[in-house]
Order: sequence, then C-alpha cells, then structure tokens
Amino acid sequence: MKLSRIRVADLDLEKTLNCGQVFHWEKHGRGFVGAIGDEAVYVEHRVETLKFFGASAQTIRNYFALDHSLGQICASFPNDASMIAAREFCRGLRIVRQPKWECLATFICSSMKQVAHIRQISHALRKRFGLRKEIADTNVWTFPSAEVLADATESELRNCALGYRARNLRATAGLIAGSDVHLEALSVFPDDELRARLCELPGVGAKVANCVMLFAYERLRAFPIDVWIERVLRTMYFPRGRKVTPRRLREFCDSYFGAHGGYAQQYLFHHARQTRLLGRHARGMVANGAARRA
DNA sequence: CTCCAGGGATGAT
DNA sequence: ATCATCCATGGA
Repeated sequence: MKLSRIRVADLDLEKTLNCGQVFHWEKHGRGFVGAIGDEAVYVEHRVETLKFFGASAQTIRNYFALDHSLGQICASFPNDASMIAAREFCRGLRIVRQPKWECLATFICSSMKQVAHIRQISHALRKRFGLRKEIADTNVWTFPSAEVLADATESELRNCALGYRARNLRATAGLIAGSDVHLEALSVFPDDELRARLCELPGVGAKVANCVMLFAYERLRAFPIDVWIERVLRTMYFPRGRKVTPRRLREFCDSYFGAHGGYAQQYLFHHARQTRLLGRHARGMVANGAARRA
C-alpha cells in the first residue's frame, strides 16, 4: 500500500471523523479506514500532510472539503464566550461532503439514538447489504443503494437494530429507487425549498433535513437543533428563559450564527459532547461563562 | 435496575 | 399553532 500525499493545513482528521457528522470511519493503525462512495479508503494525517490510499487526490480533497477556508468560516462566527470556546476546541474540524443518499439514510436512522448506536446501525446496514472491500489489510463495506434497501423486507432491516425506523428507511428508499425523488436534482433549490422537499420524505423532519442539507448539500447555513444543541442554547444563550418556544430558538439560530451557522452548530455540538458539558452528569454546572443574549 | 438518545408522526387541545 | 404520546433499541 503506497500512500499518496496532499499538503494541508488546518485539518483535524480525528475530530472531523468522530464529531457525529459521519458514522462509519474506524481507527486503523495510524489513521482511519472507511469508504468514500464505493471506494475503500485509508487516510492518515501527519503534520501539514494528509496521506491516503484508495481514491484519487481529487476525491479526497472534495470529500474532506479541503477547499473550505476555515479561517474565513470561523471569522464569521459570533464572538460570544461559548462560540469562542467551541471554535478553539474544534480547530481543524471540517464539514465533509457526504454522498446524499448515504447521509439521508443514516440520519433517518439517527432519531432518538446515541452517536455510538448510529455507528452500529450504519455498520450493520453496510455489512448486511453493502459491498465488501479490502483496504489496508482489513475490510470495509460500502453503503447500500436505495434500490437494495427498498428491496429489503422491513424485518430484514429491523435485524440491523433499526427498530421503528425500519419502516421509514424502507419507504424513503422506495421513493428514491422508484425515481419519485431525485436527490441530486434537489440541489438546484434554495435552502427553504430544499428543506421542504426533504421533509416530504418518510422519517425526515426539520432536524434530519437540516443535517442532510449541511452534511450532503453543502448548505453551510443549515442549523440542526437536536437535544444537545437545545441544551446549549437554553443554558448559554437563554439563561433564565421561561417561555423560549422552539419557534423562537429556530429564529435565533437562523439569524444569530450567520452564513456558516452549520459550522458553528457542529462546533458547539462537538465541544459540548466531548467536554461532557451539559451532559446528564453535569447539568447545572455551567452557570457562569454563559453568553450574553443577542 | 433506570434514564436517555443528533426525532418524527399522529391525534388532541 | 402548540402539546402529549408512542415508537424500538442499547449504551451508560
């Protein structure tokens, strides 16, 4: 396995692959193995250098979004205490460009699941329905197509620990496979219409739609609000807020975090999770340092 | 054991 | 328009 190299500054591969935007990369040796589309890939980050095998430099650059200017993106964040801390902690974390179907399907499976279990579901679906590839003396599996999952029975999907999500995944796979919906074609729509179209799919609501927009359609303004982010918002941005409705939270996020709100969201999410801030063992211990309301 | 998780769909106020 | 419930499953 002869590794190719790309010069790259401003990348934290570990945070990028473990922050909860993508769920199938696994540590292997000094790097990670996974799949980019149907290609099995090994990647390893050294100082200022990304070493890789299994795909073209162009594919690697595109997937890891090495063209995103993190300097400009971070400069666009609001300068409150929470954002500054998250920005510092997540230095080098990039929002990658995921294949659309894979991202949509995975996030349909994500509802009411911890990140660790989403990884388990992703792996189970790949191993049961995907294609096995060998890389770096180990195996990885590609994500199964919508056609394959549409042909699976609900019972077969439930065997991948999907629970009640199996019905939604199968139904949405059917719409994609039957050409009722063309995920690539949705790229032409502006954010609001894209979100509305995605929300028409079974198992897709505002949160999942925003994840798919951010992680697969490169809509860097999309701001998914999940239970973690809601805790961050209520604690840091709306302390002593009594009647902060979901609608009010939504309006705040869309206006306050700016053009790269999705990046800001991912940084806040990963920072809160990794530092166990606001977790159920540390609730209420973050009274000071709260950001001033906008 | 209990509690909770990168929510969504449905039906009742 | 907001609110309550249910939905499977497994990690912590």
